[in-house]
Amino acid sequence: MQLYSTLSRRLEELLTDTVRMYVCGPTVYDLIHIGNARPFIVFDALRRYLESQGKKVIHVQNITDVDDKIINRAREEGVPPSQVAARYTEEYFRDLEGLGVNPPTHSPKATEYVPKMVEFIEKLVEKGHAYVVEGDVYFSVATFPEYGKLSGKVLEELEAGARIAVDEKKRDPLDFALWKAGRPGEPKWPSPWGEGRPGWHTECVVMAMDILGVPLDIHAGGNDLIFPHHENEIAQAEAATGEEFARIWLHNGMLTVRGEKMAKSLGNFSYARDVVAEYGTEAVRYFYLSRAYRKPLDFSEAALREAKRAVEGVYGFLWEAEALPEEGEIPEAFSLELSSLEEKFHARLSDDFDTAGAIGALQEIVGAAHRLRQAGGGPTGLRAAAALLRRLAQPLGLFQTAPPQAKGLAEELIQLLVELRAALRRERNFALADHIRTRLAELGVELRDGPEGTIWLLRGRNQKAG
RNA sequence: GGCGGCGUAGCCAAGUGGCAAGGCGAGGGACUGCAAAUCCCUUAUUCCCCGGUUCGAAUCCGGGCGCCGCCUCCA
Repeated sequence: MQLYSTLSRRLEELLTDTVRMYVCGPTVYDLIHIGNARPFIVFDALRRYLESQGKKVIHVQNITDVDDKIINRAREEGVPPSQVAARYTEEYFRDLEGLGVNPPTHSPKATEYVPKMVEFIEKLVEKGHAYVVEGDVYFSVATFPEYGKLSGKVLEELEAGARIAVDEKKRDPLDFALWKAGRPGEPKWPSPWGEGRPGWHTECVVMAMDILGVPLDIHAGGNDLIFPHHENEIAQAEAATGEEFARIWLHNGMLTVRGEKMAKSLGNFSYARDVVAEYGTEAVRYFYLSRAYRKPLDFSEAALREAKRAVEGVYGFLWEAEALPEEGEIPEAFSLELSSLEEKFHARLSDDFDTAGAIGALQEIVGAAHRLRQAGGGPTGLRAAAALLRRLAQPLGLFQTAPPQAKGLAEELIQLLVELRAALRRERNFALADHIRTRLAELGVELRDGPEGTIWLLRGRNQKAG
């Protein structure tokens, strides 16, 4: 398995049997939008794929539950910040479930790590990498010569940029806060520098090192976090330990809307749960996984509708094939074709987790199976194709839904209508026969007439989340 | 301005040195009572443009053009 690392700017082999992976999680001040969901979906799929390949993955994804935005939201609502954080933490897990994302192995909260963050900051102060000013603690970028190695930025040019707000407490405009002195009405914790709260960037480092140890095998997040967030993480972590912080840095591309990044501040966003409710979990996953994770991806209704149709097409094959009896042999040539497609699927994923190429291979399985049937191939071959497709797609969280079943009376009534329609067709009463077909379709029962008679499938309703 | 990335058919999108995956859509044909589903054919002699390297380039190199992200909180 090779993955493109932002740090080395090339493909890196993932060597270890146990993969310790850290993914930047949400700040819980509001519901996540569909763009926020991209890393959650993609890196969860990566995790599951690695697991399916026999690796053990420890997936840590933090929850930032102390932050300016949470405090602001709490102020607006007139409730304590902890209440805002608790509420949106719960909603975050609910959204993950709706997106078909497995919960991470560990979901540490920043507020549970404050004492360890204090310890960590003390170490940086002792080593001369951080300094204290009026209860604030800042990291001194000048003491870390490799600063900029992740983002490719050069210190002098950054300083020349001068877009950074001038804070006269800092020795250098690029220095960043490790600890912020407490202000009235804000959450605070005790520290050697007085009461306060941890600054940005520190929680990820402390939680990752505490749970996973260094170096991490994988550190992942959106590419908008490369600078300054991940750059600052590297600076702190490596200044404190003197060791490499993470081997492979993965960054997903942004979700855009008409070419512009989806962002709360731009107002061009949709809540993840609303999109899931409209198009279904699998259409959303298919939409994301149909595009290389590092590239930008444009969100639109048309794109989601297309994904949904593509998913329905695959299920149309799966559900029909699985209803067939075991009968006949799998033709040798077909068996070979399936093997080669399976190989292609793995080859694509092994090359920087090319889910789009891998999905192409899955679609080719469907096409190959249809051609087999057209050529009069036995049901066993079709069932084998369906089984392979399901097995391969499992780590991607796609195509695992069982055919919806009509139970008991409903099943018998559908069967009765199908028989009734067959009789009407024999009598050439097509008007009434077609009426039955149309009405059943409206109820989600799709009829497929074939040489051996009519089969029916239940459609649609199960493809929504929940 | 600096750093990073992108530009492949009507649309979406893989592929990154050896005949251009896949999906959606469109047109024609087969099947059907008509449809749906499915199959076959057609929809990129060509991969933003211009040069170069090579027996051979969408893929490598040089130079343009266009778009986006980061440089401030941001998945």
